[in-house]
Amino acid sequence: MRLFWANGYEATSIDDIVRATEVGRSSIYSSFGGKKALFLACLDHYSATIVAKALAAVEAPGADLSAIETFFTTHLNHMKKAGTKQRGCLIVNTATELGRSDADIFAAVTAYQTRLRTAFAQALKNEFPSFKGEHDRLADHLVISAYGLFAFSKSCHDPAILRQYVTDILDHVRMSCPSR
Amino acid sequence: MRLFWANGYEATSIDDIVRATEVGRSSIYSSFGGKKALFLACLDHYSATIVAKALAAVEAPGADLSAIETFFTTHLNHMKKAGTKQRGCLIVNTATELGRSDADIFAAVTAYQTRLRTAFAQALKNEFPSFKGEHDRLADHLVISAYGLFAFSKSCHDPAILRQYVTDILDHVRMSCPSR
DNA sequence: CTAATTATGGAATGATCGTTCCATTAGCGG
DNA sequence: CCGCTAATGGAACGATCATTCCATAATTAG
Repeated sequence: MRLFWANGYEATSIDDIVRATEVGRSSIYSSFGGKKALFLACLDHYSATIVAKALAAVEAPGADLSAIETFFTTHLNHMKKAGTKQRGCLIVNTATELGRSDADIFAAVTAYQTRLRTAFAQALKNEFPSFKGEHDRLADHLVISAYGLFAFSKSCHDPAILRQYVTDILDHVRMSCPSR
Repeated sequence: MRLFWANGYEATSIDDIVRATEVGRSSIYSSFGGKKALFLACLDHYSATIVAKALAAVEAPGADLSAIETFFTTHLNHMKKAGTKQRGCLIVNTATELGRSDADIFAAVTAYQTRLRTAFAQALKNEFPSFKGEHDRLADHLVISAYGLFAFSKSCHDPAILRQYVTDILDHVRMSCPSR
């Protein structure tokens, strides 16, 4: 998964994976069937581990705006730890690299988008119960902002700029709330 | 250029280009030297044509916030015309696909980032002369937002969501201005 | 018109791609 | 200990990758 995450789908070969994992080609093909199936399994595993951890607070019952902040700052911390070798987000990388060129992969990307938007929208409903009808719009805004943060961080890992951007996003959400 | 734009660097082969352009392999190699050099030439050409056109209003003397709005809506119109075959932005695609893996390509991506930020910052200075010291911060915000819009549009081309996002961004900029 | 130079089409090259195949090994119930 | 099934390492496959080479065509100079 790390190889796909760091280098993308096309640039990662089965040989690379064999060399990196100490597991034979035969085992990979008998277990997964092929490169695309292996990649889809990596997307699933990424969603079940990395995304699940980053979204844990947002998907918890009663999550509020601070949970959304945690989602963004979680990735800021990952980026700070990664230094100059930024991987961004596997699914955002996949979305930009492959787009709609493969139906199965596109479905996985769409599922991620939906998961993000749904979680954000629920947290916004908890935080701003009276802000009727605008939760979905703001959730979409947050999803696209997350895409921007992940895409941008692959070519610029200045922590100050990224942190400022997260602060701005959250300010924007609070400003969009009618209670202030 | 269109092939790199639509399919990315790794997924585009010289044979693809030969087939699509009706020009021989020999001519490509004698004119450019190799795939990477050709790709760098495409990035330059993209910057000189597509980016120049999209940024024309922003880079014009006396550009204001409406010029920035034109930049975003220009790409919204391109996306609407492209239908289901979204290419996004060649340079944002390159940034997410290749990151820092190649120094020359990374330099071209960085140059694009700087061009965007500089143009945005100047337009913000024209629009909000009294908004001292915050132009650069807001310009960075706009750059990352543009990345988000381009990256997201490769997997979702719902015009309503994208247009709403652009509206939100511009509202956020106006809200960040101290004069209101 | 001819000779020298340049541009180009297309075959050939070695490397690497994803995938398959098979001989061998390991695990295990009897 | 034996026979069977499942797992695996590694060679081999055709396809395709970027690149090079060369013979020919086009262009230009004298």
